[in-house]
Parts: sequence; C-alpha cells; structure tokens
Amino acid sequence: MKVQCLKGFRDYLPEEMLQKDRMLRAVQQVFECHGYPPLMTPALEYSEILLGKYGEEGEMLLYRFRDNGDRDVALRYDLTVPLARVLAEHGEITMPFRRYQIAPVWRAEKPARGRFREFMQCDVDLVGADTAAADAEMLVIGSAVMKALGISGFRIRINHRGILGALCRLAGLSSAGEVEFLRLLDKLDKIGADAFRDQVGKISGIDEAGVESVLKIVLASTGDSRQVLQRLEDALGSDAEAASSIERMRKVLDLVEASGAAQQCHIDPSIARGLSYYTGLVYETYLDELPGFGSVMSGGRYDGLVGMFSGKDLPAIGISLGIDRLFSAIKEMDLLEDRSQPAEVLAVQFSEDLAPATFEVAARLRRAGIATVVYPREAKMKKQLQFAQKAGIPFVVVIGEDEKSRGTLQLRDMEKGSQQEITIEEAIRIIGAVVSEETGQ
RNA sequence: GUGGGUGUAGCUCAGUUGGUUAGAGCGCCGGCUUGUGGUGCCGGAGGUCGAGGGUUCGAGCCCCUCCUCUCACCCCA
Repeated sequence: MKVQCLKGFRDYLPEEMLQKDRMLRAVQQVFECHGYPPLMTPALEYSEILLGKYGEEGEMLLYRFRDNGDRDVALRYDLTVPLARVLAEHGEITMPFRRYQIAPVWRAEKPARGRFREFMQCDVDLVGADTAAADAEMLVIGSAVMKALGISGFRIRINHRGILGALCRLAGLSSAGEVEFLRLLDKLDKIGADAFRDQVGKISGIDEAGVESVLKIVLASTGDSRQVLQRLEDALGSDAEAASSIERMRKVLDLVEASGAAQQCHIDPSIARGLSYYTGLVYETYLDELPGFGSVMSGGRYDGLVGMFSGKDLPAIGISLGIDRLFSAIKEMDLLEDRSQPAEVLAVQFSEDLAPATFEVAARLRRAGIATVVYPREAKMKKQLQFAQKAGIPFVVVIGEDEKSRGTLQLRDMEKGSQQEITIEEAIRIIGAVVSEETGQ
C-alpha cells in the first residue's frame, strides 16, 4: 500500500493549521462585525440540485457518485447553489437575508499552484436587495477582510455587466460572440493590445473600428475611479444600459468612500469575470505583490441564481474568498507568524516528584485564561527550554524544590532572556498583560 | 483535459561516458554542560534513489507504463 494523500488534496499540519485558523477567525470576525450570521449546509447534495448550474465544463468537475442507498449524490461545488437551495426549502426565511459560510468545496480540476481539488471558501451574500447600498456593502466587507488578514497591497477591480454589454455592442456583437469577446477582454492585460486585436478579429461579426473604440476606452481607464467613471460616461453615455450602470457605480463609490474603503477599489472595464450568471456589479481582487497569483476574492451580483429553485427572481450579491489560495499567498509573502504552539507558557517538569506542583500551577494559569502546556516527561532543563524556544512559546515557568517550599515559581521571559522568582498571582498578572497586548494589536 | 518539466535522507539539493558500501548543508537524537534556550565543538540515527516492469555482467543514471508535484493553455478561489 502506498501511503499518500489524494491528488489535489492536502494535509494541514498543526503549525500550518494554527495559522490558517487565525486567518479564518479574522475573516469570520469581519463578517459578523458587518451583521452576517453563519450558515452551514451538508457537503453532499442530490446531484440534480447541482446539475445544470455550472455549465458543461463545471459539471464535469463534480465529484458525483451513488451513496449506499443508491441515491445520486455529489459533493458541493460552491456555496452559492446550496444557499439557493436553503432559501427555496425554508419558507420562513425573510428578506433581506444575510449569511456567511466558511466551508470546503470540491472540484475535480487538474491541480496547480494555488489550486486544489478540496479548498475552503468563505462566502458572504446579501439576498433580497438590488441597491447601491447592497453593492457597496460587499466592497466594504471585502476590503475589511483583506485588511484584517494583514494585507494592505491589494486592488479590488470593479466593473459592471452593463458596461460590458455596451462594449460588446460597440464592437458590433450581439449575443453570439459575446462570451468569446469578453474572455479576451479579460485577458487584455496579460496578452496586450496587439494580440487582442489579432484574436478578436477572428470572432465572426466583429466590427474592427468598434474594436478600436473599445480598446481606446479600456486603455484610458486607469487612475482615479471618479475620472474613469466620467470618461466611461463620455464614451458610452448614449447607451442606455451603460448609462444606468455608470449611475449605479457612482452611487456605490459614494458609499464606499463614506466607509473609508475607497483606496483599494478601482473601476476597471476590462474585468469580465465570468460568464453567464452575473447581472450587475462584478469584482476581482489581486495582490500587488503577486499579480500572477490570480484572484483571491471575487464575486458580483447575480439576480437570477438564488431564486432558481423557488421560481421567483431574488436579487443577490456576494463575495467568495479563497482562503487556501490566500494562505499560500500569505506564506509566499512571508506574512505568517512563526508560532507552532498555541501555548503562552511552558511549565517545566522538573522531576516526577514535582509534577503535581507543576500541574497545579498549570491549572491555575489556565483558569486565568492563559494557554499553558506542561512538558510531558521529566527531562533536562536545556531540552525543555529548547522546546519552548523552537515552538515560539514566550514564557516558561519552573517549579523546583526551592520554589515549591517557598510558594513561588521562576518566570522566564524567553525573548528577553530574563527571569524572576515571583508568586503565581504576579506571574498571572505579568503574562496576562503581555498576552492582552499581543491580541489587542 | 492538452502539451512540457520534475521526483535521491524530515527539508533544500549534489551524484562524472552506466561500475564496489549513494553524499552535503539544514533539521533530528545524544554528549561537552546533574537548575536554564538561541552560538560553538564532538558523536549518532535516518535512504526498498516516487512505484512497477524492461535493457545490461552491472542501473540513482538508459527504455516503457503508472503515480506525484510543477510550468504553460483552459478555467477558476
């Protein structure tokens, strides 16, 4: 037997998991701070719930099989379709409905750097409000999440479906070549204007003069979002759909600015994001330091999707954050803390005879809310201190014969290398102060 | 899914035209140091060379198949 993890799946060892957990808690806290409660749904759904939602290509990526009761089931592919199912199944839910969900999803894709077959998604969605306020709320949350993760160098690139529609019309396209055209537009950054002209020219029905106008508009759309929006209005304002999209984005910008989150938000008419189901605002987030890493947080407005099971159109907008990809990115950017242990204190086990005294101290520290580990066997002090140092545990307490008889302990600050003999009450006060300072940052 | 790389100790990697018993650095364990970490010195453990098959007197090295990871395309978190 070959002992190994499935292709595209991975283990997170405790040290990594501790770091990933810290990220997840930060994300969760931001979501709840904006008034979003959690939702949990099963990993498995009936296949028919998922089929027909992701297009032909997406469907092939489903993990689908028959369970022991011969039911046709599949692992969830995202968190949006399960949300739609929940809304249709639970009539008691009222609008507007906010929820976040942090859970693994499965896609049988070919794995690559930053791309896995099992990965954690963090979704927030707001259902039941097609307003600039709802749109802006997503950008505000997205920006807050990135900052909470300690990332400041990022751009949320924002576009609107209506702009894209107008650009397609300008290029002379009806619905026929739209998808292909938008896909190329999305890659414009990467392939450059010449390759874009070249490849776009192959789409049937394309208007070459129109393509030049599109290029001119898109390439001029850099810098201040207000100005970009103004230039878009000058160029596309005669198109009714574009005009209303621009008006909407202007309102969204007002609200984002009022929230103090405008710095990282950029209007960018080349963001095509997806295909079919987006109906309004769309956005993708890129890291300044790792632009080639792909989008780490994206989403948009999809007014047709959430209501698909209930038959009625429910306006909805959401964000999806790929925490595993972001984790890899943060690791590459060297933003991770190096702590392999959640403990703040190591209690040295001086000798087996003194173990009860050590356990008593450990228990009192824990009751004071200080995470404490006891070295699990009698060993040389050097060894125990080395363990604390390698694990990044900031404090060590030592209870030897002398300390025990005096009712004190030795408190060693591993970073400073200083040590003092004090009572446990004093130790709790000192450690507690340092810990709350750390977590307060 | 298509095409190209890759795989040797826990990690990063050497390994000559195919030739005895496969190496280094880091890490790990022990000692110098019987109540005190980071540096130093000494010693030690650890490898079916990704797996299976083939060619050869002889394979880590050559050939085939599979697996893994990875790069590009595609798509996406």
